[in-house]
Amino acid sequence: MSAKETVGTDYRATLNLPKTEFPMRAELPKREPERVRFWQTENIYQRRLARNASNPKWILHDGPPYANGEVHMGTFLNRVLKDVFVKFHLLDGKYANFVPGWDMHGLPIEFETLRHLKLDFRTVDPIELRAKCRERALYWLGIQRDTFLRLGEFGHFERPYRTIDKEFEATIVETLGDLAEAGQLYKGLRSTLWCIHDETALAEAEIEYKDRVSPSIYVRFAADAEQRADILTRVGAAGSSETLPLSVLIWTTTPWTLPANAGIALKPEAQYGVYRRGDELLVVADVLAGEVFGRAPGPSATRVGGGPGSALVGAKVRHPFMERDSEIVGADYVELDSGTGAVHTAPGHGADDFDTGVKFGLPIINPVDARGIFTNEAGPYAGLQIFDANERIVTDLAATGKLFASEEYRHSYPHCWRCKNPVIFRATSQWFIAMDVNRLRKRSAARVLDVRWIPAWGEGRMLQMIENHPEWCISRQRTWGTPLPALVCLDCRESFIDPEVARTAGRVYRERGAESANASDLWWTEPLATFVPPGFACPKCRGSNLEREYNIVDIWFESGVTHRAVLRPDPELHWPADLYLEGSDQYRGWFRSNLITAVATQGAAPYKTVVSTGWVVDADGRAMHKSTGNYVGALAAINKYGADVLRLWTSSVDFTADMRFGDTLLDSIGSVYRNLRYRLRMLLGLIDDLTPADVLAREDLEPIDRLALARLDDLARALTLAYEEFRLHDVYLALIAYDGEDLSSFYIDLLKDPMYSGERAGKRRRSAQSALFTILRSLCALLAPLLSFTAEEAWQHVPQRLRGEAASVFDLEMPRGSERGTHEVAELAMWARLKRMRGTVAAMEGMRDYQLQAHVHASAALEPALRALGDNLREALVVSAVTLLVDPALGAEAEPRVELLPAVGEKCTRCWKTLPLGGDVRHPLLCAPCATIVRSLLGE
RNA sequence: GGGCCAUUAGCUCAGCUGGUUAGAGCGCCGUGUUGAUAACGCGGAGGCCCUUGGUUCGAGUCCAAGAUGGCCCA
Repeated sequence: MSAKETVGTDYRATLNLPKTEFPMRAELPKREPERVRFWQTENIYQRRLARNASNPKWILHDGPPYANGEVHMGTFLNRVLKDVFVKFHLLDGKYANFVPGWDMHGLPIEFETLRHLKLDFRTVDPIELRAKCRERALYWLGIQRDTFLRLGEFGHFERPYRTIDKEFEATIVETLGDLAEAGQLYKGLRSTLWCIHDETALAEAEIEYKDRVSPSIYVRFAADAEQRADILTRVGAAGSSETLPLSVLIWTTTPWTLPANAGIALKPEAQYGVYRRGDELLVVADVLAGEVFGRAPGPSATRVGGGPGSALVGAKVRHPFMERDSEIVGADYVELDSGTGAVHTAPGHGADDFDTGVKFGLPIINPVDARGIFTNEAGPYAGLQIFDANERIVTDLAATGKLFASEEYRHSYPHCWRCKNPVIFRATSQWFIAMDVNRLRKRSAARVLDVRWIPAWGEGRMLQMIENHPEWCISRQRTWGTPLPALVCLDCRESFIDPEVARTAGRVYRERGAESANASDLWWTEPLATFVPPGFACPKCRGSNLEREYNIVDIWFESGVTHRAVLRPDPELHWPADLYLEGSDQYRGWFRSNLITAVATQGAAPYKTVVSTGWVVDADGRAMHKSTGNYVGALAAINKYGADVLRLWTSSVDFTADMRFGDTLLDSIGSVYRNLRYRLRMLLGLIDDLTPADVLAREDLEPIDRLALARLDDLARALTLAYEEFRLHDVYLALIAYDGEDLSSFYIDLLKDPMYSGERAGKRRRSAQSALFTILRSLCALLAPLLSFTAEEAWQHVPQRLRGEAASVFDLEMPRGSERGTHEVAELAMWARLKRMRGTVAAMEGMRDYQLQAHVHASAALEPALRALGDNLREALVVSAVTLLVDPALGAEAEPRVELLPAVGEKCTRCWKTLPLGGDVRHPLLCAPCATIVRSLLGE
């Protein structure tokens, strides 16, 4: 500044206006990657972690995302929330060690790999396929990791845990060994979707539904004399027409499943009738009787008795062609909009049928082999292919008089996605975790109560998931996964998991896993003797003819042991975890699987606190799907809005419920973001000329600045508590309120005059700057967990001399705020009072601020405190002069009355206050203080 | 079809154990500044608190049923 330039009436250059390089425009998508590089090259996370190493640990255990596909907004939300809480505890001094992980085995990847490489699973070598799947999963891991880093995540991305690692695979089989030893595993039947063409079990994802024409037949299941008497008694029709033959009429579209029939399911609360039609009695649901009888020509029917389905449960009839009975059972899923209301039940050939069969103790008959050929169990149809048998069975039923009606039926039927042939349900032998052995279910439920669930309803939901869940099937007939260490005896067909064999497999994977692409490839490639000690015999028949099974483990079991694979062996982590944080679908998934395996093997829950989140839905509240076109990818969103705006969005919503996401909404979050940014910019501009030597101790500050710091302490208390309790939305609300009401429209506003027009190196200005710098540094730390990029950017714009040792915003300490004693309460009350008093001035119409002077009438009790503020009282009201008066009529705590009057004097050209001018002949347009400052600057 | 969750201004959300004219931010409109200026201050408009029924002296808050949306199952 040249002194000459200020001569005249333009004193602007003599003011201390804000100055900073911190850009107004955020340009987040462009600038954020620079911050990511900074954090990475400077090892900011690892460095801060090392500094916290001797402090208490805080461990968030990462629920592994599935390494298949790009990152969607739901995952984005999850990653940001995890990151926010990790960073909060990191800044708060905790050893917040976060090891990210990935779930990398399983059908979807196998599926995608086969499709991607155009491989045929029947001809590809399993070891080769597994190597390809590994590559594919690693590819997706890379994509996801890059997105996670781009959104600002901190964590040990240099050593993530992966379910494909040899130690992880070892842990899986070792855990199975422990479960086997505890008697927690058994092999049982389960209904699976089966393709007889490909001879393989299929998952729901491998099914496509297509229309198919099937025979639709109504079949008589006739009662013998005794059964007939029983049924008639049950429906209150005993004694009537008892000489006529009686049949229960069933309807089916899969005649080939009739050889496996073991029961007939009725709806317990529906009404069923016994109808006389010609010379026979027929049992059907009342509401369907007319429709059913219309399908076969014949005389009209008369109802001779009836009752609810429940009355008939337990009755029996004869199978139409097999030498056995079929038992009547009750099932809620029976529908009364088609058929007869009496559902043919073959537990070996349907999921519902299977469950009902298990529930009522029906035999699970499975007379079909893997190729779809009837076995000897199918009696007369042995050797026939099942779909070919349909016609024979219908013909035979007609010939024996069992067929009531027959037609063709077009319906939606599951087909194999690969070979396009219709699939069947087939009971297959699978491995299960027994939930009721060793009271595992009850013990798991009990441990739910040890956990803190957020939101609180999570506890009830988790209890339900444990209590109502069926047995956990953990085997899959697949290639891409960890093989179950099960053996089968070739002599007696006994299948078993031996704890020692399982542990040996674990040891082999750990020690020699590096020999192949996947450690557990060794299960395929090694001789049996590697896993089975010499002299080992079948536990059932003592035979020594053993072979391996090649089922793999359900990936829910794999991710179900992450607590054991990741937390337990790592001395830098601890078990149980402090926190699990996932979407609410994980009550059924990962929360549950981890609880069960932890209770079974450790006797306790693997987590102290569980936070669940809702779902990201579109602007209209609808679920996002790629197929509906409202899907938003995380990377696309980041490139559009910037990670920090999206991070701010996660705090602007209630993450425990569903969260809407859309352009309009993000635009408004963008406005909030800009406000925060501009205020940081203002703070930076105001402290530009401050040096460490200028910084005053808190007790030496001007009164108003001490009050400002009391308010900051209060904010810090509120925010740190909210962060600790995962109330991120409360962080947002408190932050916005402080930023707007306290900082922008009050404190910064009132400081403009002392800051701009005051003596540059004077005590008043240095006092304000000292407070402003404390506020800025605290805000940077408080914002850093959430707005990591902006907080870092702002911190980097703090003059180097003030940053000291803190090269990164993540080197700062989280301000906790002092204890709230009487003194602090009084300070906060004064701060709030001054804000209200300022409000009455600001709301003044016509004349404003420096055109005014104020007469403050205060109670005798309050007057001394206001007087102690000195000129700060005038500053706080933003007026040109204040006269403080005692009003004896006011009660002690009464609000001071602010009387506004026109200020005396003229507008000072430099500071704009209304004051007497002309005291200095060389500067006639300046007030006295301004004249002094200007003369000093000009060296006059 | 079942279990759980949500439903308060245009949008995102506060409203604790039921108690006077239901609040904030963003947006909108008006206005003041032009020394935070693609900013900042001040003011204003805007709500059958999803619907119906119930409990109560009194319900956005409690109970029941329903609607819409979501998650998990069937």
